[in-house]
Amino acid sequence: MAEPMYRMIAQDLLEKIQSGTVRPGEQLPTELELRDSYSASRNTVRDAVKWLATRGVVETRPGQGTFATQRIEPFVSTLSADPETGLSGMEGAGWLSEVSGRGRAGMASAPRVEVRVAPRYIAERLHVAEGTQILTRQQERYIDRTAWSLQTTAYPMELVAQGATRLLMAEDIPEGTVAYLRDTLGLKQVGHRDRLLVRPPDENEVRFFKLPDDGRVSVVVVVRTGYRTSSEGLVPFRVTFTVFPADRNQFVINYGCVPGGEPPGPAEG
Amino acid sequence: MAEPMYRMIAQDLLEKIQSGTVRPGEQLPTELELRDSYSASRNTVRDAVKWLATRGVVETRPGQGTFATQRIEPFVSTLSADPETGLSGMEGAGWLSEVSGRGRAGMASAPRVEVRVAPRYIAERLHVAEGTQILTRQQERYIDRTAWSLQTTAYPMELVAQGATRLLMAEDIPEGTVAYLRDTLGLKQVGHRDRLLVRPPDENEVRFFKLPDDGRVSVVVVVRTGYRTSSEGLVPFRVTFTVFPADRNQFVINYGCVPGGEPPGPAEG
DNA sequence: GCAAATTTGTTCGTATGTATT
DNA sequence: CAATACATACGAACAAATTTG
Repeated sequence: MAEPMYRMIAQDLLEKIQSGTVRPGEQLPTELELRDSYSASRNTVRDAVKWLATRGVVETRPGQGTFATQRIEPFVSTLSADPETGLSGMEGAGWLSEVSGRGRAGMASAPRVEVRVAPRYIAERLHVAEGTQILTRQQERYIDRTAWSLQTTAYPMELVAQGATRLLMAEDIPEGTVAYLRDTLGLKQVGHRDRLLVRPPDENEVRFFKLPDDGRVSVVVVVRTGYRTSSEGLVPFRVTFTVFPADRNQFVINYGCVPGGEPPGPAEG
Repeated sequence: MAEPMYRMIAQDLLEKIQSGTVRPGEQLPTELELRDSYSASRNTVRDAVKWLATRGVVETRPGQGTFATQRIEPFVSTLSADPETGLSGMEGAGWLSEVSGRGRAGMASAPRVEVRVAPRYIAERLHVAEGTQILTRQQERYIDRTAWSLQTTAYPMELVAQGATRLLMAEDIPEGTVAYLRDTLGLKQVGHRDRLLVRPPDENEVRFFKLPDDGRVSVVVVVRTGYRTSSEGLVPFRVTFTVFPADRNQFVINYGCVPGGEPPGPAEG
């Protein structure tokens, strides 16, 4: 008896789920039934169920029961620019076309526009003083009616003063803000940098994405900084934070010549 | 009493940790001490500690006690190629130079070379029949003596027959295999695709990276597929799976002209 | 090297609260 | 309102891992 009883019960239930004896979404026996069938105390079967819940194998609903979790069909976003349109899967129209191109229904909220002073983590990336006025545009995106990503882009208010007034409008800029700023101000983005990191979700993200309230499901944050040339060399002029729940998102980056079409399915190794 | 007692205890301990009253790595009071100071039963303080442990705030060590967790200093890997060397932060010498360039000590094991039949997920990506002979090279990488990533690259055995015999040697190819295959076989990689996904670690990964045995810390898998041209168009000729623990790794991708030097610090938004 | 003390881990039993049907 | 199912809380005992003397 190297393994404690609650682990053996958990293992047995896990096998029933992985083998398909209990299908995704299906209800497991109640705690009292499990107590009888495994001849253990209710607390012990609860330990087993909690072990599985922590690992995302089952979820418990008070008053209802314990259920095998459903896997969400992941969506693959292309971070590199489409060679045809020059848009990546993160910008307005590029995102929508990528979603519908995969036969899924995309929906983006109207941007929530705010003017505020730059917090430290934005000021650092825009190379402005902490407390400088900035403009943020926040958009919620849904795929197949499920919350999928949360995007916030920050610009220096300077750009609005220079004439990029559409940034202030709470409406989409379908051609993408990079193209808009180029056409309006002659501001050319000569390059950009993406930074990816994985962290536990904060409270807002748990609520918006309906994530389990333990930190089990992480979010991927893509920080995209756009650069232009100036007398001081390359300087940032916009930064975008996009938050993706890690359980329903994958990313693709293409370099040079690669075949088009569907990227391959999920990876094991 | 909206909040259950174990949550209030957990909240109180969390604040002590976040405010620095209990420093990272420091030991918390024992369960019996907590039971007395909160006037609760030992099982209830255990529920509180477990709630914190699930979220990675504390870790418990049998026979020792409960400790506030230490954050690992993340390492940032550049996925895009260095404009100077043409190497990315994932290939042999490119990786080492990126690590030492940040003032950290990198160490890579000698590759473990294996010849085997292609499992499905590799066969799919190399566009060969399941069961075809392939060559895999697996390397373990350490930073500051901590296990940092696990990389496996698969090639069709065909390449060895054509003369790329150094692939069979259990030793590094410092110039990178892409350059080696080009110089030896004239095989030119015209592009590649990276696919990133986040998933819970498997048993091997938990052991190698010393991750907590619940699925709390995920791993990031970077699947890199290299393409060459042939009479049938673009075809894959190598695929690399690199596994990174998400708690100690970040990624950067540069497009076009971007400033060099240190990328900015960790993100909040 | 061993024994004792300390600390967390497992398991039982029981009672009551809260959410859902 | 009643029945059902999970959630919280208490108490108790023994097991297993680690450190200390």
